[in-house]
Amino acid sequence: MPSSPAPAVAVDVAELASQLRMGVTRLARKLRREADPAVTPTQLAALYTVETHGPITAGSLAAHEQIRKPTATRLIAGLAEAGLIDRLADPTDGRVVWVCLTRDGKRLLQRFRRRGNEYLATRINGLDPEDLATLSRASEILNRLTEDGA
Amino acid sequence: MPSSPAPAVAVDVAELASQLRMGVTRLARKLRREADPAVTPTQLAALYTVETHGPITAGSLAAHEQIRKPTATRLIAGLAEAGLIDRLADPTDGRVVWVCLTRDGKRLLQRFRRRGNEYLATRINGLDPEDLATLSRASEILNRLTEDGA
DNA sequence: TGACATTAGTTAGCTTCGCGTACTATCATG
DNA sequence: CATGATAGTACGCGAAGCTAACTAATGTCA
Repeated sequence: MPSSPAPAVAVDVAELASQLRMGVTRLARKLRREADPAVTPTQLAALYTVETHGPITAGSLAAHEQIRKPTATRLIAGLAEAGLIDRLADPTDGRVVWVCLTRDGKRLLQRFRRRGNEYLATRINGLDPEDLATLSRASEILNRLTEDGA
Repeated sequence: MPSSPAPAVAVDVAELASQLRMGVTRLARKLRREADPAVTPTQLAALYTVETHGPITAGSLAAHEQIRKPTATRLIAGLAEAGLIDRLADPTDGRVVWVCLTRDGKRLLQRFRRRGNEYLATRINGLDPEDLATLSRASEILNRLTEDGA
């Protein structure tokens, strides 16, 4: 019965952590290898963040992506060079840099969302509905886990 | 009812792929940052593979870990230098190298499995049982997804 | 048996993407 | 206006992937 609901059995947290770490580590590796050469997973995640959090400062982007500011600087530089984002100076505070999507950036995100031709979508498509539902809930948990503090 | 079973609603595969990619990318990043300095996530995953697949050749390890052979060579060199694995020459085929855990390697894995003090376990511990169950099933799917072919 | 292909692993060098430290420029405040 | 805080950048390092090219060992077969 694959759709087994909440278990009476307690989950072994340490074992789960090991399994999850291995799965995540390997999948991340795979994603990086299989990535569209035009845009890496890291860049893509950043683009999504810029999309959903509107114009955003470099520091704020770093916070959302859980990376350090120097890393954000370089990431932003790469995306700007690729013409996917724009950097705008703040008119009232000369220190801050606002980042927003360019037309090309938006187009790229839509393309990625629309065509399911990327590695992961293809791979996922072979799963049965139960597994899809599980992954869906799991990715929500993952994002919650990584998004909020610490 | 959080333990909702199989959904009547079809999952949007492309959207799921995006979400999952983001979650996995970010979590992998976090894991790498938070890792026990003694052993990186990559090394840990390799150790688990060596543990479960007995003595294993370098090439076979590469296949399991989904990395290229040169990467495996370096990974193995690092683990051997740390005293966690041994390299043994094959008596009948002078080309192959067999890799197996040392006593220290086994001990390290047990330590990791036993103490739930690592970042991920701690983080996970705050979740409710439903979420744990979901993650448990999801990590199984992830490992299946990354383990078998391509 | 000797030439050639195949296979296992390594070496060398490149790239991406994290980090920390140290710096500049700007702003806020006494 | 001096001093401190804040936003972003420059620079250099290290981990961990990759490809290409190599060596050594094995297998094949005319």
